[in-house]
Amino acid sequence: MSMQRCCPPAVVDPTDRTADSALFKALADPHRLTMLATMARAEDEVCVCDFTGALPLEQPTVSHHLRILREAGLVTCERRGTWVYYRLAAGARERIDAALRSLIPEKAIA
Amino acid sequence: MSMQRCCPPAVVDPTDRTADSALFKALADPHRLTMLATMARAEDEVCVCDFTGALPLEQPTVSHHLRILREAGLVTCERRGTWVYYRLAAGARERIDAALRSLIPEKAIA
DNA sequence: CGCCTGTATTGACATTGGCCGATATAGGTA
DNA sequence: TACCTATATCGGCCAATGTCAATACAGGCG
Repeated sequence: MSMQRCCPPAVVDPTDRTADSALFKALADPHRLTMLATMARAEDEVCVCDFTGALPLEQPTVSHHLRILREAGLVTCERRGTWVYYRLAAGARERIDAALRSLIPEKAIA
Repeated sequence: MSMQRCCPPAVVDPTDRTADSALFKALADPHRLTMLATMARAEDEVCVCDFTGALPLEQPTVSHHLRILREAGLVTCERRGTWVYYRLAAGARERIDAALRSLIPEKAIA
């Protein structure tokens, strides 16, 4: 006899997930997560100098990670005098949350 | 006069975020997101052959991505005969959600 | 203006990661 | 046993990423 078919053929989700994967990619580094967690907990904005002081990274590397977070739209920055201050972008959390819900929808109560 | 200090020195969050960044790293690829989304929407498990059939990837590459999801603890697999079936791991969504909440806690109503 | 400090950018390097072809393994059929 | 199919692993290639030293840029101070 022929072998049984493997399965009721499942439909592979056709949604393009490129944008969401880019968002998660920005979160895929421990130092960037530390920066985000710091901003999320700060009363207000966080000065770049705080990161360069506290992280085991050279200043250009800190700047590099901040740029990635900026380009992902997760943080915004403002220069005041010599210093640059970063803060969580409005709706950053919601944006990640939306990507997650779109990926794995919450089920109706099981 | 000396320049004003940049800021009330912010406290950089000391939590180790390595584990969470590894979780997000597993999500940082569009094909892996497609696989997860498919499993999340499938009635039941999904056969590997469905992915190799529908994705623009060779079979070894599909296997590679599934391994990454497996090692991240996001999916589990079971072999039945010739075929291997993957499904979302129990609590996968909750684990991602917990990482997100730990990263950016929901604020009390602003 | 020149000097100093904080941040961003550039360029190089090592590591990681996605991808494939070739091969190995698992399990069914004969 | 031998053979066939589905999946996993191996090895190599190339692109992307994290890191740093060197340099550029911006702004305050004298």
